[in-house]
Amino acid sequence: MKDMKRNLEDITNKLKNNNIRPSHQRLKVLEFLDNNRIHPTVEQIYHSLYDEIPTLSKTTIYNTLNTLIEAGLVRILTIEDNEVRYDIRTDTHGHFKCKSCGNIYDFEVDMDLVEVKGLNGFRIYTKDVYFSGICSKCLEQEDGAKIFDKVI
Amino acid sequence: MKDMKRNLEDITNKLKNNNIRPSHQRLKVLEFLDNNRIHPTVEQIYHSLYDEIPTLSKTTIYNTLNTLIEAGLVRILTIEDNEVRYDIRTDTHGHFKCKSCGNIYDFEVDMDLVEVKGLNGFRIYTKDVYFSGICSKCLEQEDGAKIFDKVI
DNA sequence: TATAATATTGTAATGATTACAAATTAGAAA
DNA sequence: TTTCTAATTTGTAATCATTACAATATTATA
Repeated sequence: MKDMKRNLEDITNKLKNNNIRPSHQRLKVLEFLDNNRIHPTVEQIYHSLYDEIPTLSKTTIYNTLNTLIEAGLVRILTIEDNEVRYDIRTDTHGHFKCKSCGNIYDFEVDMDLVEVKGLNGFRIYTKDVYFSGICSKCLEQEDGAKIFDKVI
Repeated sequence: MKDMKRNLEDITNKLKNNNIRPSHQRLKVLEFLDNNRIHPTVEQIYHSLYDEIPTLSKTTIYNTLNTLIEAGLVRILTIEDNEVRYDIRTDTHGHFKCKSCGNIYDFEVDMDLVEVKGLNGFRIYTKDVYFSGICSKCLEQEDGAKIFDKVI
């Protein structure tokens, strides 16, 4: 209970520190992203908050996310066309998408160590890494492995 | 002149080898991708070929690209939402998008050497790397550099 | 050349995102 | 607390990219 309250306080401060008014909707969106590290789509966020906030509009989700992105509190993930996702982690890390279950996993990668040819004289601001394949959970489902060898 | 013909022949064979009928439209799309390594959008391809093929339909561009992707002759790039691009290079390489001129550059990166934490037991099929920043050409335009430091 | 299978085209449908104006809410000042 | 102003939320309409679909055209081949 105490943790819950502190969490809400943290989220409120996070917004205030970035000159974003901590409205009910914004707090709920940011709280959802913080508690559900699933790189959700707009649809998922909207659906999940709709019960709590019956007047919620999808436009508000879009507005809120764009505000959060502008402030650098959220990153947009466009790992595949036709699905845009949002990530509350803004530190450098990679994303793995499982072709089977569709889940997106975070992984650690130190891109500073990677050697790159062809960008001499370029100024690099962001580095994104995106892998795809089959996650360990899906592979563990025995006959799953046999299927996946062919499907992809 | 000889080169042009050989090129067309190569492209035709490329399609035939993949059981894709070398129709006029498909040849022109593939030829355009081969001669213009700019990771074009559907709009760019359509616009560029429209003069040559006045009856061209945008649906054909989409159909053709999807066929080529399915055959593995073309890769789709979704480095940013709101713009999908297509790449004739299918070998592993990185992409750099310049925030200033919008151009996309290829670069060489050996992802096999990169250390990754958090994907134990995962089967990895594809690895994509996407950087963004300011390209050397834009940086060379002297006062440009000063502006870019702030803008991003 | 005739035939059957495949490709192209134009239009309509879909779906995600944004524009916009009206209604609501939040925060500061009295 | 009450009032006032600015910011936010909401619903609807508009926009844009992409796909569905059916009619037409083209290709490969006998």
